[in-house]
Order: sequence, then C-alpha cells, then structure tokens
Amino acid sequence: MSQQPRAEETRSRILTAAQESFARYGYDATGVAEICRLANVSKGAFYHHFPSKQAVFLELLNRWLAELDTQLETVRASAETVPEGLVRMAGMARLVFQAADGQLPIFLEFWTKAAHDPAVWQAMIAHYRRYQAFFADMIKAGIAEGTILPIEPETTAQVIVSLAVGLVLQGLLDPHGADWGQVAQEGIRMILDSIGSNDQ
Amino acid sequence: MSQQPRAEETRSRILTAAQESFARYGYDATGVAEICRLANVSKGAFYHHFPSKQAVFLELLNRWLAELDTQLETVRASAETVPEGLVRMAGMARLVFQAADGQLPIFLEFWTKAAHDPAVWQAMIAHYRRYQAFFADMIKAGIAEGTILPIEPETTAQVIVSLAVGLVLQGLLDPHGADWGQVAQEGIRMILDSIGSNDQ
DNA sequence: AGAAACAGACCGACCGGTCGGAATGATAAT
DNA sequence: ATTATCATTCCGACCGGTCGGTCTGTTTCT
Repeated sequence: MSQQPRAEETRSRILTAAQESFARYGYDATGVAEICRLANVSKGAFYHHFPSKQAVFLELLNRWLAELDTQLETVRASAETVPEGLVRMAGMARLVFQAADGQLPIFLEFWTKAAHDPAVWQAMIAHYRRYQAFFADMIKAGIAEGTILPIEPETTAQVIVSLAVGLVLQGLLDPHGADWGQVAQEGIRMILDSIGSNDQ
Repeated sequence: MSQQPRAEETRSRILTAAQESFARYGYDATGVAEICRLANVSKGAFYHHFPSKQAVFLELLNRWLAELDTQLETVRASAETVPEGLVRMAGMARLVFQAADGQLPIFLEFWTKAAHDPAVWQAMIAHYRRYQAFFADMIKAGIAEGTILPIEPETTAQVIVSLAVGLVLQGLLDPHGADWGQVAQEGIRMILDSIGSNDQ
C-alpha cells in the first residue's frame, strides 16, 4: 500500500490528527480540512491514503478496539484467580481515566455513530460480543476453579460490561465529579461480594 | 407565548418530529427542513417558535430529564423499604427498553452533545448530579431504616447510576442481544446482596 | 521513465437561518 | 352585522457559508 517510507508517516499523522479532533470536537464538527491542517498535510495527501473521512474513523475504531482486546487479555493471563483478575481490571480503569484524558470522548463518538451507521455498527458489535464472551468465560473459569458461585455467567458478564460502559460515560461527562477509578473498584467488589464463593 | 390555540399544536408537532428524527438519524444528520417536512410545517413557522435548532434539542432534553425525575420520585414514594424501591426501579427498566423503542437513541445524542456543547452540558450535569444525590439519599435512608449496611452512600450511588447508564447504552447497541430488563434486575440484586443487611 | 506521493484550487450539494409578505383570527369601532 | 385594525402565526424563496470529495497538475522516490 505504501511503498515510500514517508508515506506511512503521513498516514500516521493523519490518523493522530483525526483522533484528536474527533475527540475534541466530535466527528461531524471535524472537517477534513481541519484534520489536514493539524496533520500538516494537503487534502490530496489525505484522499490519497484514505477513501473517505469515514474510513479514517473506522480505522481508529478498529485500532481502539484491538488495543482494548490485548489489554484485557494481558490482565487475564497475568492473574492467578478470576476474582483477582477482575479486581485488577477495575484497577486498570484508573489508568484509563487519567492516561486517556483526551481520548475518552472518541469512545462516545464510536457509540453514537454505531447507533446510526451500519458499517460502524458491525465493526462495533463484533468486538462487543467478544467482550461479553470474554467476561462470561472468565466467570465460567471462576466457577470451575471454585472461586465463584455457580451462577449464570452470561448475565453476570452483562452486568460487568454495563458497569464498565456506564463508568466510562460518567467519567466523560463529569471527570472531576468522583474518583471513578475507585467507583470501579467498589462496583467490582460488590459484584464479587455477591457471586464469589467463601472458600478461597 | 402562544396566544392562539393552533400555535401550541404546531409547536408540539415540531417537537415530536424533531424527537423522532433526532432519534432515528442523529442531531447533525437531521436538517431543519426535514423536521419541518415531518411536522407539516414551514421553516418560517419553525423559526417563529424556536430561535434555533439547538433550542429544540435543549427543550427535548429538559422534557426527557424532567419525566425521568418524576418517574423515579414516584417509585421511591410508592416503596415500603429502600431495597424494595431499588428492585422496583430495576423492574421499570423493562418498560423503558420496550416502550421507548425508538426513543432511546436520543439519549445518546444528549450525552454526545453534552460532551462538546457547554449549554447542553450544563443542562445535563444539573439533572445528573441530582440523580447521584437521589440515589445517595436512598442509600442513606436505607441505612437509617436498617435495611442497608453502613457503607459510603455516594460511591454506591455512583455504582448504581453507572449500571443504569451502561444498561441503556448496551440496550441501544444490541437490543436483542440480551434481556436487558433481567440484567438490570440481576445487577441490582447483586448490589443489594452486597450492601443489604440480613435483618429485614 | 514511471509510479507513488503530495499539493491545493475547485465544485456541487447542502444546511441553518433570514426575510418580506400573506393568511388567520381576535377585537373593536361603525 | 359588517368592516377596519392589528398582532400573531405561518409561508417558502433565498442567502452566505461550509463541507466532503474531485481533479489537474507537480514533486519525490525507485
């Protein structure tokens, strides 16, 4: 696709600029011209690398989801027991809220677009269902290892994902309204309190 | 404001049309002309009743939040104990998900706009903080009546609101992916399982 | 040379909002 | 009862500006 080395760098600058602008102003409020200005790139270069503004958006979405994938998988692999893994993921939330300072709003853009745009929806739903399955698998593993009571894994997974999604949305709207990292910890603690077995 | 009876009806038709179109296509993708077409109203009439497209949006937001207010208050008043009230609210979710079929997407529009538009943000945050306080008060009442353990009411309230927000967002993205009403029930059940006292 | 990468003027569509005036209907003077 | 008056309500052509995307080159590398 890119045969000259500097092409890849241009491509990357476009993606970075788009991500920042989408996060700050929203997808619709961000013009292609504005992305080009931030990236120090001409419109010709933009449309040389991407067929449309939406294509940039979709690539950002896929990168975002892919990274979330690997992060979750890494934590799961590094935890001894399932409850410990869940608690550690909640702890990860703290990092997400501070590190991804200006990055979080784009999550909202993804979700909004998914609600109206079939192409975005398909990209989103595919990953999303995997998250449900990911947590359901964790619960099952917890039941198998005896650290979690034999409840319905799917429903519990949906509760956990709901909690996570809601936390992100609230952290977005009211970043300083609470210590969202701590709320995440507490939420997971409550859930584990309810579904965890005593003999661990 | 409206001195002739038919004016009020026109105003109402505009609001209804805008709500449907915002929900279906999103705020930005909805043109004023489209709203007028749906409402069988001219552009002149539109701008006679509203100063801008955003004003319509804000009025819809305030109506939406006000109704949520009264609904929550009604349930709280009708419940004997705090845990019972919370469970009943979770049960309400079922109605929300089916009745507000096409209405839910507008919730996402509200949130997205709040993230970028100061005017929308202020309207949103005011109500939103009241919800946090509302649930925190419920928890406090529960502690006072002895049905809930003496934990931090604010954090618990934030967990509950997170769960609620996350449920709505997931119901939006994947309406048939789960029985979201039941997930709501189960989520609340877990939380109560963790924070409820045994002597009730 | 020749393909890939880039530049930026340009285009047509669209959109929020304006404006001058036409219908409507209540009120009051005749 | 009829007409004159007048604010309210509504109409829709129109405007200024923006935006995504195209196109015709020019530059940069192999």
